[in-house]
Amino acid sequence: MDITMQIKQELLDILESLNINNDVNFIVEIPKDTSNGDYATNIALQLTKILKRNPKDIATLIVSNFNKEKCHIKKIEIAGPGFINFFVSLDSFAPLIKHIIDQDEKFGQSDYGKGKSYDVEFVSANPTGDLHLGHAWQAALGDSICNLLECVGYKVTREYYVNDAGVQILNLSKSIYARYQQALGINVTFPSDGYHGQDIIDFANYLKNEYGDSLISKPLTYFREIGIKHELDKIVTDLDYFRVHFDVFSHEIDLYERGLVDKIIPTLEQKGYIYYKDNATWFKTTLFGDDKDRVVKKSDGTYTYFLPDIAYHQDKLSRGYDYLVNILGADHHGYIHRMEAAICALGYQKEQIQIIIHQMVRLIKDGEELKLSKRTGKAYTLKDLCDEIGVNAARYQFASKNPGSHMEIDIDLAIKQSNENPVYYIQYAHARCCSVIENFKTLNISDDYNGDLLTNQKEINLLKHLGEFEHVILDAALNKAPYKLTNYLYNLAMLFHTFYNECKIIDQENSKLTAQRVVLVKITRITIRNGLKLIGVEALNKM
RNA sequence: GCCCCUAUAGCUCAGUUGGAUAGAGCACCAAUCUCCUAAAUUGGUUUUGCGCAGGUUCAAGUCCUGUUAGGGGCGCCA
Repeated sequence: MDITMQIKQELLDILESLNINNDVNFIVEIPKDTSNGDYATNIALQLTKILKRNPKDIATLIVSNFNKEKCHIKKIEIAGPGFINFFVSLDSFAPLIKHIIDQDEKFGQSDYGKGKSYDVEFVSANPTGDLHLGHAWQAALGDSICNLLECVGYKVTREYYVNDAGVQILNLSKSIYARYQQALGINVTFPSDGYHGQDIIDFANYLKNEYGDSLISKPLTYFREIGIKHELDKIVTDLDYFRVHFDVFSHEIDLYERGLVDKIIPTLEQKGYIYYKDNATWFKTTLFGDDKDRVVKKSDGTYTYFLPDIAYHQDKLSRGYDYLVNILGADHHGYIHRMEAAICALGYQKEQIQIIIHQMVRLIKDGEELKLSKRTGKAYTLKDLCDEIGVNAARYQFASKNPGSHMEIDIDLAIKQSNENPVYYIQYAHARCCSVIENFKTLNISDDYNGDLLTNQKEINLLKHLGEFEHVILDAALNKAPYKLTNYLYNLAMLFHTFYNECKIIDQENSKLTAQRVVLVKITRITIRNGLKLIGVEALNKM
């Protein structure tokens, strides 16, 4: 059904029939310059090493064996150092058109993953304040990656890890208790490492209004519990607004309560990966590629944070997932080898965990950088960003960037340019499609799926690009790179706008052509809609 | 001192995993609605643009070595 794949398969068949080792890495691509064909392959160049022959001779041999009719190819040329260029015949797009119409909402999906399972952990912000822009990036990136993985046939669990056993939560509890006392008019000094945000004060006032002074003798653990719930509820609300939803919330405290944390050291010791030095307990992570061994139990008898993290990952793997993905900020990159070592030490494969690191977000407002401190209570939050530029633009912004690159957001520019944001460009293409389809309905012409009248170069360019959608989805999913999809969608929108301006789609004088062009609009609409859904952006019918 | 990431046009970024003359958008200048949505399109300029120096090969922005600059990380903190 897909021309690229058909050509590739035909080439592989030829290699087999010629008894040539088919373990060769070649590509079939759409050349930038259409004079180099609709499709092209470098197979002859790649074979020069294996066959030790002139690439042009190899190309000639392959072309003479190529079944043109089978692949809807009109003409084949050998060009440059040995590229083989294919020119398609006019009927070649009929199978693609039919395929997209039939698949409709399922267009883009595949069973590549064969039901293997992923657990993707992301955001996992401590419940001690609002989500900042780093979390926004993780949320948009993580959710889009999950959508993509599901789309190509994996089972995906979206997981949020709540660090609710550490010092920071203790500080939160103390802060709430102190604010509560202050709200009741009791003069207490605020803890020096407490959280100063207005939100805590508001929450304390709420407690006063709701419960009076009846909570004053409650233990600190009570304030911890209600504090976590309060903070987590806010985070969930913000994420909901951002269209990100989690299947599982795992609590660090649960790991302790289930005894999983205490089991780790004995388990590792049994395998011989533990030693004692300077009154502390060490884990030999260097055996698995880490640059130094790590302490898991401090000389004062308490655990380091690393230990519950090991327990957490073991718990995830024991739930039966084939692969784990963690999405973390660049300040956690030192964590990668450590965690891989832990996974290996527990008997799992290194390949089963992938840690995706995204770089820092620099926020510019009024010409100067805003620091992302949660403690000051003045940080720019995910919610602030959504309020200013909208959820669609925000989701697109984060999904469209390569996580390996640093991101700079100039808020003033983002607001000012919001009308020129790429996301509107894509949404506008979709809205135009809808509008044309609505107008077409009044004409009483039936659809024509043959596509043989779509001979304008703009139409062919659009069709070729539509044929790439499934590859792009798979590529984006396997590379965990949603930005590849946003780039594709942007190009798709551009090809559509160009086509729209050049070709009069609804032409009462020519109903045959109209019937085919409207189908082209329909399959474009399906593709944009399906693509935007994967990155959590609305496809609007009207703008 | 060691480790990770980044470096492509004035700015923001692509570059199909080593392929043909390295591309978009923004910005600047002009043109296009009595016609399906002008949040669009078509030209033009910025244009001696792959940080620098070597190497690998038919072919390097892409791979290797060295080097420079920016960001991040190197605790018995989380």
